[in-house]
Amino acid sequence: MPELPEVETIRRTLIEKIQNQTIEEIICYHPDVLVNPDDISLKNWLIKDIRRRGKYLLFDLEKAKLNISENNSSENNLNHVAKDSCVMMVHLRMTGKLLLEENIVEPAKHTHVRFVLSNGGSLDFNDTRRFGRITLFAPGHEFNDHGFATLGPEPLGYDFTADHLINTCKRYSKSTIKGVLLNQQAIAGIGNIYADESLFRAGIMPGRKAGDIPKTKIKLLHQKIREVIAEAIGYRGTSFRDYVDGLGNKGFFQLQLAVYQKDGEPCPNCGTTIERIKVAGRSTHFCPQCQK
DNA sequence: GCCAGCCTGTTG
DNA sequence: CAACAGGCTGGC
Repeated sequence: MPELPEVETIRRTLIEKIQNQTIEEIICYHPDVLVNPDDISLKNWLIKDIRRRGKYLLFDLEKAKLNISENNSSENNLNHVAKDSCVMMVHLRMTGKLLLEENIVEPAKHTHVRFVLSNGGSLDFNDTRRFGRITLFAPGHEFNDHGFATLGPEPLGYDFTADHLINTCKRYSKSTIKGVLLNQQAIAGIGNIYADESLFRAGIMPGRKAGDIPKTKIKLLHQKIREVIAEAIGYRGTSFRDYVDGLGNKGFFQLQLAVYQKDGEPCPNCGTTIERIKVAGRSTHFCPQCQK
């Protein structure tokens, strides 16, 4: 479901509400979803920060100071090495959501993990298709994850330059340009919506080989990628199907889409009918007149 | 590189 | 009923 602008919007809505809140307990209703290779404790974690990289969210957690009156004997077991911090990595994939609840309510149908918060509410991880994952890492171990470790530059970061995109197109010269944009090792955070919209704004056919595109066009594409991603964050993401942020609110960038899911409709530029084809295994929308 | 597979739900 | 859905992985 969510691409970079949606994940960033979720991060912003959550950090405002739950920074410095304590996760009293992590309850897992579906064992596949919560990955805990270091066998980290599921109780009493203070949320210090929430970061984003590509489509990943990283929660920086610190062991919360416990009240002496609380029954925490299992935590004091000498055979259990207490860890005083950890990183929780969340990937929402297609249908994952992180939803704040003000009170403890009956878990929704596809709620697989619940974070019980010290404010009396909860943060629920809900994911219809169950592709999403939550992974707990001991301090400094977040780079154990291959997908995370091999991410390309952030589209809005200083290291994503036009030259970088030119070199990336050389490296993946035999791939389609859309395939390059969807490759998280090439650039982090772009998905099907923003790939189609960036290529439309740059006037490039999605099925073109990356190696055949002139430098001036790649420079334009670099600029359009940054433009589209920044605009979409401003609009709080795209709610095409069922995306909502951490508070259950929709985004508005669907109102700005030029080609994504617009097949059969006129191009906003020239009026030519938008077409839909398959590129890089994904449905792809473009204007046959504006994109060459 | 490409593409089936991972899952469930919705749409045609 | 089949096709498709905002993503990623691993096996050819």
